[in-house]
Amino acid sequence: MLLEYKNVRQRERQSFKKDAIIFRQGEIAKYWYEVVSGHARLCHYFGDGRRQVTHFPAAGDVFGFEHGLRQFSAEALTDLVLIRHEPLDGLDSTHSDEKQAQSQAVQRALESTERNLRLFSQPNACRRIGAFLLDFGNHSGAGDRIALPMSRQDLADHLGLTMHTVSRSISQLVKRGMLAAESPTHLIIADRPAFEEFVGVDWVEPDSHTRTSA
Amino acid sequence: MLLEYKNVRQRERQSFKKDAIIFRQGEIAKYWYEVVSGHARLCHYFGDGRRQVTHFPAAGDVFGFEHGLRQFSAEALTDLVLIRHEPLDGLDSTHSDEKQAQSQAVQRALESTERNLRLFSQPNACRRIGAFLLDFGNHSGAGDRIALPMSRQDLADHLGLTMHTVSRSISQLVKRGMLAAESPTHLIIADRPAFEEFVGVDWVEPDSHTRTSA
DNA sequence: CGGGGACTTGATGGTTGTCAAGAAATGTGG
DNA sequence: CCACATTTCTTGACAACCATCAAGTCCCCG
Repeated sequence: MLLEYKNVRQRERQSFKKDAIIFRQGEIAKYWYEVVSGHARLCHYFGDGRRQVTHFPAAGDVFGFEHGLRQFSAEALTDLVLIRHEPLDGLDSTHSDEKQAQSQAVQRALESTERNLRLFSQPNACRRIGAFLLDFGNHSGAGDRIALPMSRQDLADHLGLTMHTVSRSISQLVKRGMLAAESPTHLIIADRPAFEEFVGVDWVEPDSHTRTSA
Repeated sequence: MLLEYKNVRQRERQSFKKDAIIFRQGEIAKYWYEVVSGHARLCHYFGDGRRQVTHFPAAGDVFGFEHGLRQFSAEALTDLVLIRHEPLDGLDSTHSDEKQAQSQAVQRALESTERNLRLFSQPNACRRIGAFLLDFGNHSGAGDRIALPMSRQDLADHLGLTMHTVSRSISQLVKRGMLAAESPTHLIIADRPAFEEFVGVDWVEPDSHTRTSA
């Protein structure tokens, strides 16, 4: 059937090994991506060697909507499975359901980026890292256990800090009893109320429309 | 004609006086907006009184795409004219051109937010403010003259700094000869090459697809 | 067991926030 | 149009925070 053939052409499943490059900053943008499993890392590289990690997309997240040239590189933080989507830009009315899906995907990406921005209103490193960890933990949905697939340097480049400050801040959160460190890559929220109080719960109502609370 | 009637219903021009509220954080989101003239200010308010200014939309910019509750307030920074759009979410194929326009608008909003995020990779206050001023100046297209409709506090809440640091940093940029201060609200780029060098030109290729360079 | 990378921690200096005061700009009423 | 009040902006002094430099520890992997 013709429709199915077209669908196959438009959505392709792809696998990447840890540290593989999905696309590079500066390339011509051809597709957008949806994470099936694993974690990716989106980085903007500056001329002077600095790097801004803009996002750590996880299962369900989408990225790569720019027109023209890629503004950032996408890299596999862990082994990774993606669905690659062809953008649907035309005015014709074919695949209107796919277009609908794409439009909603861009919107989700926008909301996610805006949440990211809010991290930077945290007045100091501890709160900023705390806010990130809380959000990341909630997003990965493993209760009070937070598995960090990224390095301290990745965190630093995401939060506008140094590796050292990230490390020190996590240590301090542990010392203050809000977190417990199972290993460098596995943290546990030891006192959730205090932790949430510390970073300042401020959501108007977090994603009430996307969350299908059982 | 029915179609025209519907179009009238879907796009409405609205005017706001300086400091008027367009919508408030926490309200149910009904429309998205496009700036015709003037400047708006988008702020997320935190429970503890902090405020994050996420964007200063100018003519041509779009905002307010969230589903569910407003995650931020929109305020008129100056006298302001907007076009209010009704979101088109359905799967039916009516108004497919409008849907197309909306989809592209969300995408522009996303790219703009991502550019914003990159300001925070600037390692110090001077560069961060410099990068903002350069971008804001380019965007308003008045050559080397930068008119700032927002207060120092607005800038501070946008850049994650204090009013004092913003003021000091601008003074320093003036002292170093990159900027000249005509008045607190009107700056002039006195040495553009040095200024661009200072903030670090890093774009892969800034908006080549949206810019119709004469 | 030994090597290398990632992470943590200490010491120090630079940058920014805080507190405070003064200067400039804006608005108001006479 | 000027005098005055109010707000905004600027600047100084000091303390807190973070980046830098450096060393040491842990962990992974050969």
